[in-house]
Amino acid sequence: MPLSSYFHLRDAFAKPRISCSCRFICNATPPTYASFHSAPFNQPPSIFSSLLHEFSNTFIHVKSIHAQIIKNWVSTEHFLSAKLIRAYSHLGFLSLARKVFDQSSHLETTVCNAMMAGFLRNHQYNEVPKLFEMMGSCDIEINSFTCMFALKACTSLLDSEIGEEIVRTVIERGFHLHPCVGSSVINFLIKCGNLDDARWVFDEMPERDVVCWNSIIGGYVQELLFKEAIQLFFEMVGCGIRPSPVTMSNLLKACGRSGCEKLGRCAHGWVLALDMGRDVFVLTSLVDMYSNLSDMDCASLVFNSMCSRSLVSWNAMISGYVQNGKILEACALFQRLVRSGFGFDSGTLVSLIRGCAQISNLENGKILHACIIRKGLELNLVLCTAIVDMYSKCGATKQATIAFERMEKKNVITWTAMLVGLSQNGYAEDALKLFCQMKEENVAANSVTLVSLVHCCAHLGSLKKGRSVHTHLIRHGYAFDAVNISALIDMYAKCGKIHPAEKLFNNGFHLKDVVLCNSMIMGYGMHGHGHHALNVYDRMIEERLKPNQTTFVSLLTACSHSGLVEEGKTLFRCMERDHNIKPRDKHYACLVDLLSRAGCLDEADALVKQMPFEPSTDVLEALLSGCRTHKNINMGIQIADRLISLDYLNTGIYVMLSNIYAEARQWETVNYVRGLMRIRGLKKTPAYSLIEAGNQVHTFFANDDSHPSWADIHQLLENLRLEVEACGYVPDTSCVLRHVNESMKVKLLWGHSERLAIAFGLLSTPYGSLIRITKNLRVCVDCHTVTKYISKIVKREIIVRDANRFHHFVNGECSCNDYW
DNA sequence: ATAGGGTTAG
Repeated sequence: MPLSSYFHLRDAFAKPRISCSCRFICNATPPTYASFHSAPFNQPPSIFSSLLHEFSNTFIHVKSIHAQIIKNWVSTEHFLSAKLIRAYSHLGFLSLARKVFDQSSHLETTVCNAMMAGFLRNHQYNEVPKLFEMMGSCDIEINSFTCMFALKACTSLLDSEIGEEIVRTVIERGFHLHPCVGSSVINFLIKCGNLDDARWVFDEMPERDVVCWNSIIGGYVQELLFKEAIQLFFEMVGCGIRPSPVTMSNLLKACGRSGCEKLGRCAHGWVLALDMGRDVFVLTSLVDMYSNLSDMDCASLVFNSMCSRSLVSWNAMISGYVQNGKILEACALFQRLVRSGFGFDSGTLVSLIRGCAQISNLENGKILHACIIRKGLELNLVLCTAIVDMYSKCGATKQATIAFERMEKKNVITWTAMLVGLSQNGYAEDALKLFCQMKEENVAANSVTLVSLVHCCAHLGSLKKGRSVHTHLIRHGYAFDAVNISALIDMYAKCGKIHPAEKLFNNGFHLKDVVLCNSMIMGYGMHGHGHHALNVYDRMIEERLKPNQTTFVSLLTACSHSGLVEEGKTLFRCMERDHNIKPRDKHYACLVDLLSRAGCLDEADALVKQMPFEPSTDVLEALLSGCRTHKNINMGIQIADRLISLDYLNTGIYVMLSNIYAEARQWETVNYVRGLMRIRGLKKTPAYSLIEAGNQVHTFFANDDSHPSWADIHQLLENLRLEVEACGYVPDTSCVLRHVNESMKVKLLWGHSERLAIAFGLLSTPYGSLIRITKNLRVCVDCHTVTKYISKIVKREIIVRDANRFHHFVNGECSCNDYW
């Protein structure tokens, strides 16, 4: 014990403070340090109480007072036990506090409360409910303090069962009317996601101080109900309550997240007026707010003017840069942080990982992953979820899966990250399987999970699963916002159901959301309803809804699928003139596609030549595809050459080029191109078709004999072939681009994946029902013709969605009369 | 005698 402490102690005895607790000492003979040590027996317990009050901040003092208490045989006094417990646990000596508690001969409310508070202070949350139950079974009275402490533990433990029981007791006995207990109840309810009841408690309270307001405002912020949070803030100020730094920090968060720029800047002024200009918490919230408002100049201004910063301040600034796509600035700041010797934590790493994900920098992402393993941070949920997300965004699905499987603990966000990763990397079926696994492990989905599932269903064309997700959304009361509705519109449209998509759109139009409109335009476009797509655009203009560049991509695609050449050209002209949107590469690609599909190859070629920037592979591919369709071999070869020089490893180009040569029957050149592909390690994307039957999605590749019902499928196709031939069908072998004899060509045609899927559909779905096929590439002319015949013979409606559009076959006719 | 609210990251 340092000497100075003795002096401190002696001074305290010499000049006792005039406080209630010291009055005993003042009235008694003035004690000295010596007298303290040789204190006589039979001191009144109140003296120890006062001593503990005065010297509870030094362990050695507490210990010697404790010794004196034992010597004086007064340890049975329960309020002394409580004081000792409190002193020991404040000093972090929980085991000593526990010892006092265990040795208390008479357990009573005060002692138990002190022990509970001790557990809380030392983060031993799971001890608290045990103690609470013990109090119940020993018939020890429970008061408002007991409830408050126990509730706080339940909030940390997310133990809703015991917590709710306590809340009931609190309300029965009216404890919640006290501001401290009330705000604890509010916090607990908010943590359980029960904002409505929290608000009820808040409204019940007769006396609400700033902390109560902070609790309820914080709840609204946490539930992302920013407008309501802001409104409550004004109500609070209206009640004459002065905002605390916590209030301002909540308000700033609400402004930043909801994009209320004006109010946010006002709030900055209030922070200064309220003299909080040096509060690290508040300033960090300001940095965060400006980052969320994408005003990085103001964010860095605040950050650089801070006279002291916490690690969270640094992290907020780094994450702000990442969020706003300024990865270089984020890295520079990280270096500054490391150089300043401040160190960094998992929060810093998360932002950096997110930065890598954003720019698909797998190399640095791996380094960060290694760093996490080396630092033993593998149990950090947020961090590992970010890693899974990073690998997915970099296209490294396998590594993402490994990282995901290695995680011991996972939550909804982890599962969702993996799900989104699979779905966006084209593993929609695996994503749906993962979702089943997630349900088995009783992890409840959130709306992000469900939206990503909707995308999977859309990708697979799985109407059944898509519908079940839709009903799930309705049944569990998820908010139908523009994001949800857009995803559902897209799903229904891709599953060939334009009417439900329309209904969703009409019900959601009041949201005035561009993305929502874009999905509908895209949906109409896919279905060949070009005029309907244009109508949506007209409605947008009427409602003064500003179209964005995606709107025009969707519109031009729609025109292209419906052959609306003039309309497409007009739209292209007006996008810059009327809406100040400069045509980007995508738009050129759409217009070139539109023109070249319509056979205006020269016009398309001229457009490519007068583009203000170098055409991308997308633009040239559109032109190339037109050359193939309209059999312009010379232009096709030229474009293909140019494409290969631009994108050496694009499989599609080689396939298209070899198809052009094949149609010109230049088999040697076909073989040459195929050889090139082989040398360059490129493989043709295998064609496959999907069909949903029962609760399963069945996949068929061309000439696929791996399906269990293969023999039946084969037999049915043979019968169908005889029937369609009897109806006058003649095979068009021009789309078999291999140099084999005619009968082999016919055989190959009957092995096309869509035919296998259709046959399986006929075998496995009830008579008269609709058959829905999804194909990854485009349907060939011959399959198109055959499907028309089949739809007539079997009297079944058949919808085939291919890479480009829908083909709706009814009674020998197709919605798109013209194949292309 | 004992009391409640806050900043970053998936």
